Amino acid sequence: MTPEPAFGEVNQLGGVFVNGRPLPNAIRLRIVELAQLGIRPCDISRQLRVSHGCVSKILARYNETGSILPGAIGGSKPRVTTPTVVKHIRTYKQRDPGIFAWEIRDRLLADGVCDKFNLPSVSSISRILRNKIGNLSQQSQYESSKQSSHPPQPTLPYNHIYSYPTPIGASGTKVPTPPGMHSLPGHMAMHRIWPSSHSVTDILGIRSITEQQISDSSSFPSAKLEEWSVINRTHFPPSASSPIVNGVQDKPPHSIEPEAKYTQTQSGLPTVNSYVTAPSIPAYHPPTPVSPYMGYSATTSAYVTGPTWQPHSGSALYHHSCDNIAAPLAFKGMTAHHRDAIHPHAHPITASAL
DNA sequence: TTCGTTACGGTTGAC
DNA sequence: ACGTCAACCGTAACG
Repeated sequence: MTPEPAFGEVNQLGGVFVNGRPLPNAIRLRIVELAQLGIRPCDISRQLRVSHGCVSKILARYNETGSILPGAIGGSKPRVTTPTVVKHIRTYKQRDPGIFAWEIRDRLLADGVCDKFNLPSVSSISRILRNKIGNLSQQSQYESSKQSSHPPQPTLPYNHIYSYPTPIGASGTKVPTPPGMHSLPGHMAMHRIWPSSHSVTDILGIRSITEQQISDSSSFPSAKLEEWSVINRTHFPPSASSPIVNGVQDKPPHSIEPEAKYTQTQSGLPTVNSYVTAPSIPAYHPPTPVSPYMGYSATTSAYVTGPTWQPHSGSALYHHSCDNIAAPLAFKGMTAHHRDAIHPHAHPITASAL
């Protein structure tokens, strides 16, 4: 039972990381912030003790997608049981409750819903009937209750990643933000959207506006890093008129290229290319015999990582650092332009949290 | 020196 | 319940 890596590993720069897991959003955000301020990636790398490759990657992604969030880890694309297929199967079943799986299979083919390459096997269809459709009478009940929970989201997103237990109650109500916590900028929204995702709300990034949680850095190396992020739709009301996250949101990087260039890309990080030296950057503290618990020294970042991981270090300092991490406070000192660039759609409430 | 790229070892979660 | 697979991760090293 101590599945979680107690501390993570220490990289060459003395920074702590957990192999295979994303950096905390706080650090990701900080990387973008510093870049926005014109600090060179190499300096950011040293200051935050994150490998330059990682800094490069995060900045590149930010430039490309407008999101600082990591991609969705795990899961797999639906191979044959796409939403469309499921929908058709459901229809067939509704029309003829006694229909056999093999008959459904034939119909899928006959109706052109599937071709011979993506035609689900009989067993797959059976599984769909069992798991996704089940008792049709219960289905409708399920549907209605589900819709009441997530009105704007008719379907559960495929691979609803990063949706570990969140403060969003089943009713969609937002759990009160813990004291001292701020919402995360909209661009931190994350969710997996396969190219095949058909949900408009997914596309708009409405679903997963996330928010830095207290647990964010405190539980860094915990088994569930994603828990850092929680949805906070209150601050980003789903609305077609409020393009939450640049209208981009986390498409898998690969799917991005050929697509429209997101406007955010243009304004997103214009200053990154105009590097300046960063005299204001606090001297780099050598990794020294730092235990994996080095912390990003307070000066610029005020981040305390690692060891702060000690469960519930719960000190005032800790929480304070969380504040800085999570959010708008991080924009302190930034010009409106900077702020907009990093968080183009900051909601007034978020801003007022300052 | 800086930074883009990639192999690597790792985690995750749908199937 | 478990294994497979394919997605992602950050680091380290190369150029």
